[in-house]
Amino acid sequence: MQDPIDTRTVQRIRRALLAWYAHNARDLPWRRTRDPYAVWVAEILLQQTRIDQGTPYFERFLAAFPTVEALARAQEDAVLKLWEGLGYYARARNLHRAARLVAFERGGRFPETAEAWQALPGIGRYTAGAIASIAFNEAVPVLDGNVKRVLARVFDIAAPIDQAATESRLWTLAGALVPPRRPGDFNQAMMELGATVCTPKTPSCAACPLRTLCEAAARGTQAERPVKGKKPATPHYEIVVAAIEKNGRFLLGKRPPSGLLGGLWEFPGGKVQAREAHEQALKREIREELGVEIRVGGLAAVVKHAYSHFKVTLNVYRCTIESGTPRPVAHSELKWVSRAQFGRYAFPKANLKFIGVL
DNA sequence: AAATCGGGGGT
DNA sequence: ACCCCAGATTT
Repeated sequence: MQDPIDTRTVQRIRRALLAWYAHNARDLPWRRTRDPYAVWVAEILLQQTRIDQGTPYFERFLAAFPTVEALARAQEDAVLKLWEGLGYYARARNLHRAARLVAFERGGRFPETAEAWQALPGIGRYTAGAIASIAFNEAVPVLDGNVKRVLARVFDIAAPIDQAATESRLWTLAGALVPPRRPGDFNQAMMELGATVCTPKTPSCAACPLRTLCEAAARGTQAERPVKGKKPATPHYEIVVAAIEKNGRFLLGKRPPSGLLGGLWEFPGGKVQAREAHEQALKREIREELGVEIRVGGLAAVVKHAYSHFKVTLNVYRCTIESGTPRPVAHSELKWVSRAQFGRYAFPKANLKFIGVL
């Protein structure tokens, strides 16, 4: 079964952590409110995202869409434009979908329990627990990367934390620790500790409020915790991209509504196959994707970019159409756009890297 | 359980 | 070059 935690240890952890948090909590914008909508936006936007990277997006997002109704009324293109450069764009699409659900089918009433929050798209167990504990004072746990690391060290857990059985055990531990009184502060304190003290490398154990009851620190195993499984090597792809120009406009395609970079606008192109020349690859891709024949001109840019599970090199060529009228085959929509209008479209980061030289 | 889904910063 | 980040969803 689960390790029974002795209630005295639970009390000590709660007290030490809450006292530490009272003096060490960073002043973050979403901590100045308990508006469920603001907390919700922050939690979605911070999934797999560092505070420093997400904070400016939070400010811009709330300025543009101050309420769930405002977000619900927005066009998806406008939402994606605000998410541009942040990655994991399904977060933005799901947030927008969920906002419309709340505004239009729930009469603007937010869920009030973690279980009800988790029924919304894009909200899993972590996010539901975070919103419910912070904005509704429900005594439910959170388990993010920070909390996993803290628990793996405090309880010196040697099992790989990415295994389902270990994760389940960690949820149980986290649940046993959340206090009934200030669950939101406690959950944020756990994450804050992981982010600022109990860091992945060279943790600041000397400054840790849990130092005296940390089993890893006692055994000197903190550098070996948490244990994680190895990740597969990421492949690399050679990509050819067509900057097709006509009368001062470029041909852009809107990517399909789901999947990689779903809903974003891009310059068309595709993978170079084995033993295939760039020019042939580009002509073939554009024939397949747009149904037109092109003339391939000079190389405009070479850009390297890393995604979550593969890497690419983009070779961008200036092109013109030789015959045919472009039709959206691989895209949901095509559009001729002038340089001056590029700013209106949400592009993948890899496209932003070369867009300036066109 | 494994794969998919971005991008940036630290080491 | 590899790891990690206030994870969720699909296969």
